[in-house]
Amino acid sequence: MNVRLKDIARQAGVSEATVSRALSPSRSSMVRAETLARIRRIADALGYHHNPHAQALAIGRSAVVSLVVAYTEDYMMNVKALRLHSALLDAGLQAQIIPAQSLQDLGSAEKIAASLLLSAPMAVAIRSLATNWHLELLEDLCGILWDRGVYTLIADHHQLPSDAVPADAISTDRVRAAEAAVSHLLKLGHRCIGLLASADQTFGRIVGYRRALDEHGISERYEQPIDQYVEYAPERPYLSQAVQAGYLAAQDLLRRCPEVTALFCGSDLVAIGAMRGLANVGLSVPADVAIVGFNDEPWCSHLPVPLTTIGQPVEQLSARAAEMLRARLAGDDSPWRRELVPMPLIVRESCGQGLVGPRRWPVQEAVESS
Amino acid sequence: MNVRLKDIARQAGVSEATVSRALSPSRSSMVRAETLARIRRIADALGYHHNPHAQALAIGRSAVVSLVVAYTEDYMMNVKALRLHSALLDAGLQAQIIPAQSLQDLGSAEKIAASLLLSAPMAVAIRSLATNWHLELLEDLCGILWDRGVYTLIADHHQLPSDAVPADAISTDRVRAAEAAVSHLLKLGHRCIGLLASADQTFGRIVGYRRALDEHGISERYEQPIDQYVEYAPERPYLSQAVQAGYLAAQDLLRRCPEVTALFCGSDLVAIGAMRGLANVGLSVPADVAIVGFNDEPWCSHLPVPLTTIGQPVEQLSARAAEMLRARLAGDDSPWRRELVPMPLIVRESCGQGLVGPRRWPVQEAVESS
DNA sequence: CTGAAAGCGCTTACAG
DNA sequence: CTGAAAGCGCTTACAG
Repeated sequence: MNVRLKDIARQAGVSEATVSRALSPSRSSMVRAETLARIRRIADALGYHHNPHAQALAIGRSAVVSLVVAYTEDYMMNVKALRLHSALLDAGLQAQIIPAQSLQDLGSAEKIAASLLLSAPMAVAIRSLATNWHLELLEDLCGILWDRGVYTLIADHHQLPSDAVPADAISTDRVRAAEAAVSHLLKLGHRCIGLLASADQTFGRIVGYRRALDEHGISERYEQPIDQYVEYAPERPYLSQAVQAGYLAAQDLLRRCPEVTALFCGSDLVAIGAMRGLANVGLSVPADVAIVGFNDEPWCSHLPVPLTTIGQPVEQLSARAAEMLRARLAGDDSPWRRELVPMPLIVRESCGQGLVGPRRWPVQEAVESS
Repeated sequence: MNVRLKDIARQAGVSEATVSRALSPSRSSMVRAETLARIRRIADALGYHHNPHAQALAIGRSAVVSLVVAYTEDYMMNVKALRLHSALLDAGLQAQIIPAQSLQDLGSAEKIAASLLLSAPMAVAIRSLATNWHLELLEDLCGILWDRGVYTLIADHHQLPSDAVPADAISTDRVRAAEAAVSHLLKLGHRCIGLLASADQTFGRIVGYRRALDEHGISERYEQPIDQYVEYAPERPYLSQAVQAGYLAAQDLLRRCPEVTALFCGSDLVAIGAMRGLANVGLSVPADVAIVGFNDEPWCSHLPVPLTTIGQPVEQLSARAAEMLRARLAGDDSPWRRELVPMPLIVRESCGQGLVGPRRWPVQEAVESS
């Protein structure tokens, strides 16, 4: 059997209560220095470990933060989840990961909460759930958890929850980022700017895109939803789907609207697909068409034409999220926070030096290819 | 406060013990049907949930399986981890993920065990830890956990533990796979076969490579360790590193040994890098050089020259691992298992129809490029 | 600064 | 089939 407080108490000739105090970081100051040292020495010698269940039962909560993450096979999603986990560790919190997938099928917020509470977390951090987790479900979940005494943080969801929801929330500023991307193209002289975005990117990409056009007094829009080209079947990786979607969507759009001279793509994968698609109809980047991506995946700067894109401030978001969590657990009871982290526009070469005139080459017939 | 057994007992007019039995899947048969129904109805009405800490304290262990996974940003690693998690759920087990990274820094097996036991898992499944977790560390860990009453399963580690280690283990048969890949090339007539592998792939790739050559009575070897080109700095993704490594290694090897007509690559990423590298010195695939990859990543079949490679039997391995775990928890006390899952050779076009003669083109000077 | 005692919510022989 | 009671290992007012 494992060593218990009682065993240490007996050897040290003190009560269990004293040992409990001595071995608790926050209450060890109540114990006389000499006694403290003796107890610690004996605990070490015996190889003592707290029994987390007994501790949690007595205190009323466990010491662990559950990190609910949407683990798709998508590169960016994975990186973000890993970074947030690291940040929690850095903040001195013990964290375990619950893949959202395992909760998704449960359906109701009530059932999801029940499942989460099975591991009796001290707090729950939710990292950008799959897009089919609607905001209302998430909001309900926060309410239920809060009622059961568990604090929730929503990190990097595509929408911030309403102010009334009892949870902190932090996300990247997708709208501003999209606005900056399109503004960048407008400043380079482009007037007919295509948008290749999927439905789950609606909130950020499309709103920002429209906002930038509105600001510049441009009304015509060239939006190409790529959903029709994408199947998010779980056994197929997001990667190849997105590339293929961009490949087809870019060609469709340029064929339909040959006046388009620039593309803002919902992701870098879509962007490289679009580049291939453009090449397939005889258009080159950036001479004929300028391209902006989204995410700044690591290979973006290594492309034949390095990609101008929007960066993901993963470190900042993770660090801030962890700090909010830590503060709440330490007793911070200020009003619920709603924070947005700016996303940088990273200018490389895929937008060239600016639009210098009408496109030199007409859109060719697509070559047979995949 | 939450609903407790006591609350239900009072409303139902029975003792806590009866409620406890009624609400336990395995002991509910001890309760009279009528009483059972009444208790269940009341529990539902009150929204009762077991307190996992109290339960775990009373029973002596919790109901959750900790899944320790090496979460690198590598695609294959991520996929494998996700699949194993799903398989555990499918086997009716509640599983939480502990990123190995959070344990890695602890150093000693004793400390890692202590940290793992903090969440007092019912069992621990370890999925191919990072390569710097030496087998001995892993073996020690299993021993400590076992002594503390926790069963361990080692899934997909590159080496199986020794028979004495108190744990089950299942891995893919990397050695056989490498042997099959090289045999395939030998059968196609190749005699000078290069190997591009990194140190952490040593166990499988190199052993299998040598074994195939030995079987065919060929002694000369062309091994190119790619480690020198790869830096596994945690903030850089494995992806771009591996491609670049293959790019450089292939050129180096062909320059040094121009008689080489085939390459067996440690991963598909290395393989596509190698393809680019070969193109850079004027060699084409498969006409001049045949290539075999490893992993069968989803884009392999979409390359200009679809890649012949080794497939990862992720589903089989995950399902079998989950089944072993489930059986052990159900009381299976047969001898510790050591299982290997075969990996399929997937023949596409990167090895052509066979070697038809000496290479048509000499190796050119490398073009300036990256 | 320390101890005796009650309590956290559940399970499980034991006795009926 | 059911209940009274002890116990899992820890914490925390309360009293000294």
